[in-house]
This record gives sequence, C-alpha cells and structure tokens, in this order.
Amino acid sequence: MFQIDLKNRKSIYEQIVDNVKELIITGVLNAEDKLPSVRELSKTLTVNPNTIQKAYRELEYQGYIYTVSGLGTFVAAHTGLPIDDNKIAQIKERLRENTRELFYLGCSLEKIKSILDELLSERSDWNDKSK
Amino acid sequence: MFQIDLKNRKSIYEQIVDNVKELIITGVLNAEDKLPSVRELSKTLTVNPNTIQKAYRELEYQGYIYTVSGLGTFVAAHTGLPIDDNKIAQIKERLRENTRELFYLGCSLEKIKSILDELLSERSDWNDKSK
DNA sequence: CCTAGTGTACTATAATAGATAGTACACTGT
DNA sequence: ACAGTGTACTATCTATTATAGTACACTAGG
Repeated sequence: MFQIDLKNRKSIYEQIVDNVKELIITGVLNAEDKLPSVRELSKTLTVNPNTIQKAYRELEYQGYIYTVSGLGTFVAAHTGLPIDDNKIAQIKERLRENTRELFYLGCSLEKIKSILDELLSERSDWNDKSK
Repeated sequence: MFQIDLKNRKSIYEQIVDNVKELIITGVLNAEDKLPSVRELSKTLTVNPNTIQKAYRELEYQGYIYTVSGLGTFVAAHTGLPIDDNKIAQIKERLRENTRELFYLGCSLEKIKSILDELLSERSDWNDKSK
C-alpha cells in the first residue's frame, strides 16, 4: 500500500493521512472500497494501532472515509456533496504561493505557463480515460 | 510586519519562517534589506529570542537570508544563482497535488483552467509593474 | 449462542519537539 | 568604552507524538 518514512519530519499519522488521501484522490482507491482494518494496517506498517486510529479519525473528519462499527472503514463517496468553496479557496491560495515561489526562483513566465498547462492536460487525460 | 497566531497548529518558528519567506517572495522585502534583530523581533512578537533565532537559522539554511555577525540579518540576493531544478520539481509536485485535489472536489476542467489562468496573469501583472 | 473480526474508548508511560528563561561570549560600528 | 548585533549553551516546562495494554460494543458467520 505505502511505506512510512521514519526520517520524515512529518509525524507517522500525518503520513498515513496524506498517503491514504493521495490514494483516494488519484483513484487507486474508489468509493466503497474497504480500507485495511486498524489492527491489520498496524501490523503491515509496524506502528501502533492507536496511531492508525488517529489517522482514520482525521480522514473521517475531513470526509474522505467513513466507518461502520463492527464492519470496517470504507472510502466515502463524495459525489452529490455541495462544492466546498471554502476548501477550494484554500487550495487556490496554496497554488498562488507555489506559483509565486516558482517566479522567485527564476522561472520565466513561459516556463510557469508550460508547467501549469502540463498539469491541466494531466487532468484532461484522466477525464478522458474515466469516460 | 506580521502577527503570530497561537491557535494555529503550525509552530511559532514555522509561522515566522513562512511569513518572512512570503514577504521576500512578494517583494515587500528586497535584497539587502535588513531584518529586525533577533531581540527586537522577539519583543514585537512577544516570543522568545531563541525561537526567532531558530526561524532565522532555517531561513538562512533555505537561502532566503544571510547574517553577518555583529551587524545583523539581511535578505539574500538570489539572482545569478543556478536555477534549482530539484526545488522546482518539488514545487511542481505540490502544484500537481493541489490540482488533483481541486478535481476531486468537483471542480470542472474549465474552473481549474480559469484558476490557473488567473494565477498566471497575476504573475504577468507583477512582471509589468516591476519594469 | 459462540466466536472472530471490527471500531472505539480509556489509562499509563516514554520519547520527542517546541517554547521559554537566563547567561555568556565574540563581533561590529560609533 | 559602549551599545547593538549574532551565537552558543544549559536548564526547565509543556504539548505532541507514539507506544503498550486493556476493555467493551458491534457485526457477520457458523
């Protein structure tokens, strides 16, 4: 599934949150897919069950997964949810920061434009494939 | 200059690093500008001098500022430095993550495109002004 | 009903990071 | 000499992180 990097400055549960979120966003995990149980994932990653639980709780709070007591943890469906303008604004701000930094590092406008175009075409490709 | 948000989950020294970096990237602080001294900034922000020192050390490590013992801390000039392709690749990856997330949150391709175009035009405007 | 597997809650402990407090020293320019 | 600068160091406190262990309620399948 993924690995934990102990040298990473990010804490273990944060790495789990980010990795699972990544798998969901990229479509490796789809809605209603079952995630490994707390105990199982704690064995494969050799971390404490409580740490997994903390990560799953955070993911549930952010709306990426849901749990059914006694059954397990599953990827949440997000279709039909009202578009979260607040969250989108936050991401936009992060994008702005990153483009600013590219500019500061000496990237020309053309270079930045080509990078953004490439990212957009990646989304287009994905859109075509899923049809 | 800026404020520290104690409620923020980010640590104080990280907030200082991010804020100063922001001021440099956006051009509020220019090369060779003098930053507040460790003791001065610790007073205005009412945080410990050691915390300021930690932030400045990190900023120096990242190449944004430099210090002259006995004189003070200054914004580093970055022109003439070889373009750091590694750093650019990292930022590109962050941009990719963010666009993926926008897509996952239900943004249409047109919406994403308009956001990226807007960010690019902000860079163009800035470029024009500085001429 | 029993059992295995699931999420959940709780206490306790240890380790680490973050922040503060205080002191001291070397350097710079006036 | 002096004031202002960065720097280094120890010590202490707190919050976060991670681990360990236990316990309980729920679900599905014999």
